[in-house]
Amino acid sequence: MSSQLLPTTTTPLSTTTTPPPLSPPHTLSQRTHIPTHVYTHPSAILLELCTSMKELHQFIPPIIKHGLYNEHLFQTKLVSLFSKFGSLIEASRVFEPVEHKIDALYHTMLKGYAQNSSLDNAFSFFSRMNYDGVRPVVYNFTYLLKACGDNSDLRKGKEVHGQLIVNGFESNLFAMAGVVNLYAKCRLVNEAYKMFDRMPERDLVCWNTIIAGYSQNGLAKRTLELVIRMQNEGHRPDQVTVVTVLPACADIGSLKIGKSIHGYVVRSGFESLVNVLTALVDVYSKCGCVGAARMIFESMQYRTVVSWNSMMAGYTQNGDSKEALALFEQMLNEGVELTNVTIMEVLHACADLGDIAKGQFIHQLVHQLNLLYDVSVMNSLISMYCKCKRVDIAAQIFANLQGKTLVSWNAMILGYAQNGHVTDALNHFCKMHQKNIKPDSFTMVSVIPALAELSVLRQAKWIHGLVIRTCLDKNVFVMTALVDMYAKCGAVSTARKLFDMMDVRHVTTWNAMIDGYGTHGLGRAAVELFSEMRKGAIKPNDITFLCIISACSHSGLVEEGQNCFTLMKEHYSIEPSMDHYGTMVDLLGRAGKLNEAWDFIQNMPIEPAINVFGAMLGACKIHKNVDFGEKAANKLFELDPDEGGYHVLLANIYAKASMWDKVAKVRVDMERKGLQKTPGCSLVDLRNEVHTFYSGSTRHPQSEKIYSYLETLIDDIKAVGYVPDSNSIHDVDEDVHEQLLNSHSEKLAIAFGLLNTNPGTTIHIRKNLRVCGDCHNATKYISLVTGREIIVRDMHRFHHFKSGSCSCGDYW
DNA sequence: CTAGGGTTAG
Repeated sequence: MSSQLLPTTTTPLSTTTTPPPLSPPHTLSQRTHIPTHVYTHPSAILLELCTSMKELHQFIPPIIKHGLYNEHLFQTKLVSLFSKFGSLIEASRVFEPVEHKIDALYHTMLKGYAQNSSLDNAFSFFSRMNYDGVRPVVYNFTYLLKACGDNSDLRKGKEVHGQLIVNGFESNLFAMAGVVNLYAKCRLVNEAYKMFDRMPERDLVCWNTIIAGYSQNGLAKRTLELVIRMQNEGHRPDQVTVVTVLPACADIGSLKIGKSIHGYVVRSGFESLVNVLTALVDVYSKCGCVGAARMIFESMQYRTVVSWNSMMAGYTQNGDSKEALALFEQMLNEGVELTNVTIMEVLHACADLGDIAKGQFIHQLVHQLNLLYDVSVMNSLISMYCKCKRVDIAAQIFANLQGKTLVSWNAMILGYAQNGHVTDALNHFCKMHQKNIKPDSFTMVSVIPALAELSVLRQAKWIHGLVIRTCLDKNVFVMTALVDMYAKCGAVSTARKLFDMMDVRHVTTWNAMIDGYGTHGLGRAAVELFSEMRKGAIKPNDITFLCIISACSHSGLVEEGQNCFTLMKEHYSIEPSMDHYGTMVDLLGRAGKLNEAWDFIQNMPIEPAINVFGAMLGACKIHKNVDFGEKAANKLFELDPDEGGYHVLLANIYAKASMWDKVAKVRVDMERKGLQKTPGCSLVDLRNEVHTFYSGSTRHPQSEKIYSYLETLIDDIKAVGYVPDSNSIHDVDEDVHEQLLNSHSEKLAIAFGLLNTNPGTTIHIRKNLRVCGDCHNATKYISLVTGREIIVRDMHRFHHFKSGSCSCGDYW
């Protein structure tokens, strides 16, 4: 087949594709180095044009035929080409048999090892060179340094650094630029700077190297400072500088700097360079201007896969994952060669949209593209499955994953935590701990909310200790999570202490603290903190208003709550969301202003949703209002026919009004629809163990003891005035074996807690539903007769029972 | 052989 004039293979001899404008014509400068006597030989020209392994193999027979195979320059060229195409085996097959190896042959072979093999191979070849008496030249060191940098191998890198000093290259510009780069790539940017600083002369490339070091290590401000210094010292930033600085600018999200660099790009005539434009797409996206990013993207004459990836990332980062997927489709249609980053981006978009079907399609693509061993891609798959609520599949991938990284563990922990598998999240965290993998801020921010959910103060303190030991106690995200956790564990004053200690606070930090006060019924404190916040630099957001209005609601501060609602709309121009409306109805309704609440609903500018009527129904239960209760309930049955809870609420309202026929009707209705009430359950933490109690259950080992103690306890509180609430219907769907009031889960949990702790100890209870009226009343008396403080966290808020009264002021 | 710097990501 070699007699063909034109090969039928897909890799033609001539390169007909137009190279992208950025790629400089390297080949030209390479040719100038070829000695003329070789260059004039036809085989040499062919070798120069060789673009693939296949072509190379075709050219070898004529070279051998012409007896050129034994010429040093041909041997060297062959070694170079075999290395370039990735076959070190063939390169060394040429190299080894050569009897009198010239230095250049060694140098070329070393370059091959450094660029296409393991570091170990490169180093052992370098030792052999020494052994064979070949004097090293500067670029031996630069190649080795580059390889060490790429592998972040500081130990070997330092060795090379030492050797180049021994060989007298320590003031060589190229060698030292390589050293600077090495330290920067090994994340020792300060060390890199020291080397840079010591250099007697520094050219543009050296500046670019150190600037890249800062940029790639996330030190955006330093990066920008250095660019200014470099200009002051008379260096004009080139396209490499621009492409290096733009990510730093993206990191700090500075549109202003981004735009000024864009201006520089235009003035300098860089505006047709793919890399520069791609970096601009990234900057504009990260500064929230996807539109501008897209315009640049559209204007690009050539795009690399990185351009596409950046544009996709731009959309996902700006919350438009649909558009990201559309771009991906376009990539497939246009036959763009996908990379691992493409896949990661697309998975991110699928995760955002909860589109598991698309996600699974991408999973197949991962197989086809042979990316199963790319840990980053696999991490993205784990995250995607978790976001699509398939933690089981994610766990499977995690279990089979080779070379798990911290990110893999984090993705899994977050996945468990966000899907309500709190215990799994914690177990996973402990496993990671046992394997001596050091957690980072992401790990903590995933685990801490899981502990907040568990609401066990002992574990809260444990993780707090761990945060300190891992030096993460200056991280805003972690600290904010801790503030929230302490509040959710009932330790609101500890939360405040941490809050006060923080140097930097985000809006979420303030929100967590305000919400903490709110759920503890400390509305006044919430209002005070909110006004303090308004004096500072951090602007309240929509969530802040949700927290503050709800705090007012829990404390009966109707007027304050209404003022906040007005303030939000008028002063902060925040459009109220459905949640805000719901909270407002709660505020009015809880306070007994049922007519106002109903009017408020009627005047809403948007169609009220479930949460709004839910708040109304809850208020009707508190204030025993059948009329509004029925109205709200009917709306709810329309909007959410499958939720049993609303039926129960309505039944309770009827029961309070002794409308037993209606109660029965609701019960029949529920049975017909097959609806069930969530079983009540309370948790107590005792000596490293969490004890769970279900209403009426006798499964606990201490069950007998608990029930008999509860009996005497009930007698004791009756003696001081407790009257059981015979009207309080707790479970409508219960059959004839109606449980007694005093077998409610919270009473069991309290009795257990009292029995197993020393006098004076505060008891923490966590309940999945709201506390029922009778239990609330009984707990007040229990706190009185036992002299204990009892803190109950229910679905919505905290109740601190002490000396016969509750922090909620019977208002919940 | 003829050296050193650059864009996307969980």
